[in-house]
Amino acid sequence: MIRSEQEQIRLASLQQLKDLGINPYPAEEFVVTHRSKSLKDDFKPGVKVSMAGRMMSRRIMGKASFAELQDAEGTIQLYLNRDEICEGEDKTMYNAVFKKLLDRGDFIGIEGETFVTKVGEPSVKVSGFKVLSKAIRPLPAVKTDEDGNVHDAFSDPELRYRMRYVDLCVNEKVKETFVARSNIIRTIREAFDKEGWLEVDTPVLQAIPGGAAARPFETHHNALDMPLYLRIANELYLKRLIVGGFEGVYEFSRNFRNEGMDRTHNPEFTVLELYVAYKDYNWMMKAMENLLGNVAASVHGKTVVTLAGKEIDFTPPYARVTMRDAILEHTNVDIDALDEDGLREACKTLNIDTDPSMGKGKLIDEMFGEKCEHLYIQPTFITDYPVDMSPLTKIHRDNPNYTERFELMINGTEVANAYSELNDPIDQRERFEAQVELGKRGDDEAMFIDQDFLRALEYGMPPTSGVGIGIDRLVMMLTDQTSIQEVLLFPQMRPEQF
RNA sequence: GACUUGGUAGCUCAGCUGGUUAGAGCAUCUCACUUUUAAUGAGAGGGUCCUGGGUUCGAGUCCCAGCCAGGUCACCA
Repeated sequence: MIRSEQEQIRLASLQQLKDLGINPYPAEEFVVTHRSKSLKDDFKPGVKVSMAGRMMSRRIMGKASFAELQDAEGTIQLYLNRDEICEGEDKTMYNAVFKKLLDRGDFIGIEGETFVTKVGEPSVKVSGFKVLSKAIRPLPAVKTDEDGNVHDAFSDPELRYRMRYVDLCVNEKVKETFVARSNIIRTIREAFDKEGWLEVDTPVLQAIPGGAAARPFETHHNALDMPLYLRIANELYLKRLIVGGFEGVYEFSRNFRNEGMDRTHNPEFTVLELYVAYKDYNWMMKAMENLLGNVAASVHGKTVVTLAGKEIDFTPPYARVTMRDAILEHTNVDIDALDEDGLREACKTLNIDTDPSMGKGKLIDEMFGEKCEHLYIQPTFITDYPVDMSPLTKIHRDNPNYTERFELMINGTEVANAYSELNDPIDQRERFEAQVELGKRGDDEAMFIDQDFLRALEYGMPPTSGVGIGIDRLVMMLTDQTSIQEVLLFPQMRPEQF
């Protein structure tokens, strides 16, 4: 293995530590009494502390030095004085170990006492330190000046995503994004638990990849000698649980789709699915706008969030626009007045590509997707989708051409998708059969028939409303990120050659 | 998958119409320095110029192929 100059120097330092009888990778617990941010938030001089973390910088001035110690909360300045660390004649710990053999990025544990420097920086005067882990590779040398400008930022996206551990060490904002992600998920979970809804786990490996229309990843179970699919959705399993008598179930579901990757798509992504018995999609709209208002407030302290320079207002209520009205408004086409051929013609006029496999619903979906979707920046419920786009949704109570479905659009992308769930087993069977017909026409994403799911419905499912929320996209909106890679700790990448 | 931009030191980048020994800042090493904070001053070392071919007296630079990434588009409920 070829080592860079800096790595070779660090390996030599590692050996010298061992020669001095210092274990660079000690096993025993190091007791931590304080952490950086909480210590600084309530800072009092003269407090004895024991802290641990990564040494992120050093300013050596002869017999005294300053260093930055980074822990999970942030950083704090250390002050080291040779004669305080080495009280006797032997100055090795300061002159050799601290000044020569430690490097930026090494983990150390320190003991000392808080004080304020003469320029007012809360600091810890170190009385002793211990090597906790020696780093062989140098961290990128990111520096921040007094105006907060970052110099020589570690910014290459390929390196940042491949080595997220380095990204997290040196780019403070990255850590904040993932803390926010965790807070968002926790806020939702707490809200749902408070309602008495049950968090469940359903199969990731499915024999029939149902509940959505997408290309699945396929794998093989050796013992059963059968194909299995990574789930594209968990919807049909959660509904089985409603059949079983739970009145509210939810799951943060990692879903997998074997499709393209871009700024808003990763092959694996997280959807929160929630099903509540005896509710309809109107109730769900209210529940969603309240939830998102609360999530934005709890994570951000306010309900107006800036995303890529645009203000997004999560304060409920959100606008409700039917799909027909949306298309009418933005294209002047009244989908109610047209049959399949008429819709195909309208698409042609609007310069939307069509093919013979597309049914009425797909054509309408194309019109909305091409001409309307990106225009909804503020949170908006698009309601009442065509029947043949929504095979799991109850027919609209007032109009048999539509379903009781909404999608929540924010910043031009879909964040949530919800229905009054179809619980009529006979209708559901017909809808699946219609999907099979679409499949025969060439739609390779048409749904399979899940006979067991139909059987479950035949045992009776109460009226239910369900929703799926794209957690990754929601996190993007609430953390002002425009790439899904920025909200996934380890976004999918082609393997690296070593 | 298509188009496009890029890949040069640990990091961020410069390197012109091809031309001596490939540069800078930070980082690293040596020396000095007991309250600094992008510490400072002096000196030094560090390169598979993404990979493989080709053109040429000569390639980081031009050509071809490939790999990886970003962006745009396509695909994608």
